[in-house]
Amino acid sequence: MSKTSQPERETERNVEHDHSVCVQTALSRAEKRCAEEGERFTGLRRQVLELVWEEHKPAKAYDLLKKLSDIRSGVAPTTVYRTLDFLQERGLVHKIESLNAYVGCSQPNEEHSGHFLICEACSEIKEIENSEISVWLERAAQDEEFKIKTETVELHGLCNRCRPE
Amino acid sequence: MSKTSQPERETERNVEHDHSVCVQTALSRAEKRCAEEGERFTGLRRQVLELVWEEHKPAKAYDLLKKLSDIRSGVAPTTVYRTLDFLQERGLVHKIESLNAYVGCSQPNEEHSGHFLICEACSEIKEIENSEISVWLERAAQDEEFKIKTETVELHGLCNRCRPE
DNA sequence: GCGTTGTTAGTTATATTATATCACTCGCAA
DNA sequence: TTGCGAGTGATATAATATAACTAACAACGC
Repeated sequence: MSKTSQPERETERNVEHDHSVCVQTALSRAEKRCAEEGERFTGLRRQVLELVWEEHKPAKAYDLLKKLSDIRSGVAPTTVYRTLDFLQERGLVHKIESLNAYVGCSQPNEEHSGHFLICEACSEIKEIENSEISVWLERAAQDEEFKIKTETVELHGLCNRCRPE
Repeated sequence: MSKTSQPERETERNVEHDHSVCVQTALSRAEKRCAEEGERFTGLRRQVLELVWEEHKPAKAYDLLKKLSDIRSGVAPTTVYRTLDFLQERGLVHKIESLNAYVGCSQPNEEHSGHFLICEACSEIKEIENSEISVWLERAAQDEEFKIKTETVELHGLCNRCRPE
């Protein structure tokens, strides 16, 4: 069908995007982060993180539960939520509050609340990187003498591939 | 106890704040907005809006359900959610996604997604007004060629009265 | 007024999301 | 080798939200 020999799946996000790299990066970052903090990156934790990273789309807890059930036994809601909490605390996944769902964290750097662009057409989620958003928000909060601890910023709309010309 | 004759309740938010004004303003704005759109501001809708406006704090749907049950019969979850949806669509209340709760909208002006400061100590929620946040967010989204439709901005932390010196 | 129509609200059932609690296991160190 | 704690399994239940259908009622033209 295709003129070239490039594998179909590479068109999932865009032609430049080899998703296995995303997954591998995420996994090795997780391994490193856990080691640093003296935590164990167990089979369960790896499996859940891999499932979250299947796509750049929000993963619902109960969908993860179903998929996880296919690859191991004794999986209950607790299993999933507990593991997601663990990953979240270490900044390896983020919860998208407006969707009750989770995405892998794509920021290579330090502590941060995520800021997200969420396409309502294709569901893809992109984490805004290196932006000055936090600085601006701090400034706005300052006007009210408010001390920010965590930021929930979720922008819903249309991504560059889904928006009409 | 108190040196002056000022009613205790005025200390709820701050001494300058007469909350009945907030409620009255919200109700008459609602009435006006519904009239403009040819919608009916029914008893149920008024009651729910009043309950949401009891405090500048998030109101949970099932708490509203309980309170509403005390003042009318035949109240089910559907009743509350349906009414909250109605009020939300008209910009009269906002949902706080990170808390699964609702607050009255305090912006006198036009169409807007709310931006919120949420105190994790006293639970009070303040809607940021007239800020340039949307402009900045637009700009950040532009970099990704993303077209924003709705914004969820919920900043958790400590308000001016709860933050330590 | 009187019936037609659409909106609002009531009713019942169920789906989805999340937490609590206790028990068991396994790695590891004393 | 046993005792401890982290990790996981198992069971139950709480909290949040929607679906689908029915009844009541207001608005409007006649």
